[in-house]
Amino acid sequence: MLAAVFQVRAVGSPKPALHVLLWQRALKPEAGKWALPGGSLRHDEDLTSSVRRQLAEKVDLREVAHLEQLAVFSDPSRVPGTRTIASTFLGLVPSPATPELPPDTRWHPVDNLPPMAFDHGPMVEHAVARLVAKLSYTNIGFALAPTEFAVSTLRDIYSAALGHPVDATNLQRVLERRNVITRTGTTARSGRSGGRPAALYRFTDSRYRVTDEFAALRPPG
Amino acid sequence: MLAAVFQVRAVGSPKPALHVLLWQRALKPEAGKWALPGGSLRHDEDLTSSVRRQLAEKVDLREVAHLEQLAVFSDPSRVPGTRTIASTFLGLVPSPATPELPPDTRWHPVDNLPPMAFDHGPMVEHAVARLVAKLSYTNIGFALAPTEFAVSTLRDIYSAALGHPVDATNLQRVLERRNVITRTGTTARSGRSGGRPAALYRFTDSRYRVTDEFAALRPPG
DNA sequence: CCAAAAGTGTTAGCCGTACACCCATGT
DNA sequence: ACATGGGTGTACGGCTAACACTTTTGG
Repeated sequence: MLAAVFQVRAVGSPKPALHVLLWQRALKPEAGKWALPGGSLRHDEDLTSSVRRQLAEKVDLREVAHLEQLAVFSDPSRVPGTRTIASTFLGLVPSPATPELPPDTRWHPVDNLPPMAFDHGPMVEHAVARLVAKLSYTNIGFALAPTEFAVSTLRDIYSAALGHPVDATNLQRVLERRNVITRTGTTARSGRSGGRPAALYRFTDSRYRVTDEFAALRPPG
Repeated sequence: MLAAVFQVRAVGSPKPALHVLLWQRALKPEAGKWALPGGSLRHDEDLTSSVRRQLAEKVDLREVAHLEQLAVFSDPSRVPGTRTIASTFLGLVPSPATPELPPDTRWHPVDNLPPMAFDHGPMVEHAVARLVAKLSYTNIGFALAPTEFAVSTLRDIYSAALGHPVDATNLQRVLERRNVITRTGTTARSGRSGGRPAALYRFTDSRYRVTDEFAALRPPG
């Protein structure tokens, strides 16, 4: 049971970036290396409940806005000692939140990961790939964004998560047409350096939803 | 460890349809109901090897052209008795193959499933959904089609798997532009009732490949 | 008045569907 | 010849990226 929990951090700073939550191992094997948070499954819980419970020790549970299954890693020699199977999860934390962290735990930018324990490096890559894909055809962005936001803020978040520049103009139109985001009617205040005040939006649903099911080969009609 | 193995059967008959491989339980609990093939993991194998081994008892291994992980089902009460976690897989068998089956095992059309044991019904639905999605943006069709085929044959296969009519003209163009299929240069013989002989194609790769990664929000350039 | 930030309008290209039309073969 | 199935060409609409232009604020 391992979770790759992501957050876009430093929104507003010159370069907001996608970060993943890691803790540093104190004991052998792989002492000093960084690992994904997780733990063992109990007899009376399913996988998702178990991950939620494990994560409660690292971040405030209410901050984890989305959690979904990824792949199972089952190579018999993936960790030394007793045979262990790891079921991995993708977790997302909205941007402005700053949960308290235990001393051995830190956010790390995904494009500059520290030495990783066992097979946790590939696990993070796999999770990022899934996140990038789902940003395109689902409303999963709600779990990375504040409840209310300007389009330019959302652009920063998408841009950091996707790893490439995003045009705010087009992002707004795409997400509005798909009914993923909705205007609240209110506007934000201008910054110190002036500029037109931004209209505020929120995600229409705060539940996971597939928005653009058919990329190709869609049914006739 | 459970596998949902699919094949498009009765190609050439009026209505080719997507079928899934099931076996009928002889013992309690759920005696008489139909279940997905599978078994338990050994200490020295990973999940994929284990599924391959289990399937070897049901179908000729060489016939399974594609195998991939799906979700894990972990509800503590999903089966009575000892707590069991099921990791599910998607398997595909090419169309013309007719593997020998044990007496308790049969192909069932997915749109008319028999009474299913435990939570195996939702598992099949989940697997079908994944198959449908991947037919659009990957070359996964290679695992359902013969090595050489006419476009109209491929249309029948896609149509059965997707569950809706597919235009042969457009299927050809889409898959050719993405370089998923290639002309062999040879042609099939005409049927008894005449008609122009069909050009034969094959899949360019017989390994799984993502062909249309970005449905939307693609990087600039 | 000017700079900065947000929002709008317009264009252009790609992609996939729909459909009409042409081609090759058997009876 | 004609029916049958295969293949090509074209038009249309939807979608998104790119970018110039207008609007609204603070200094």
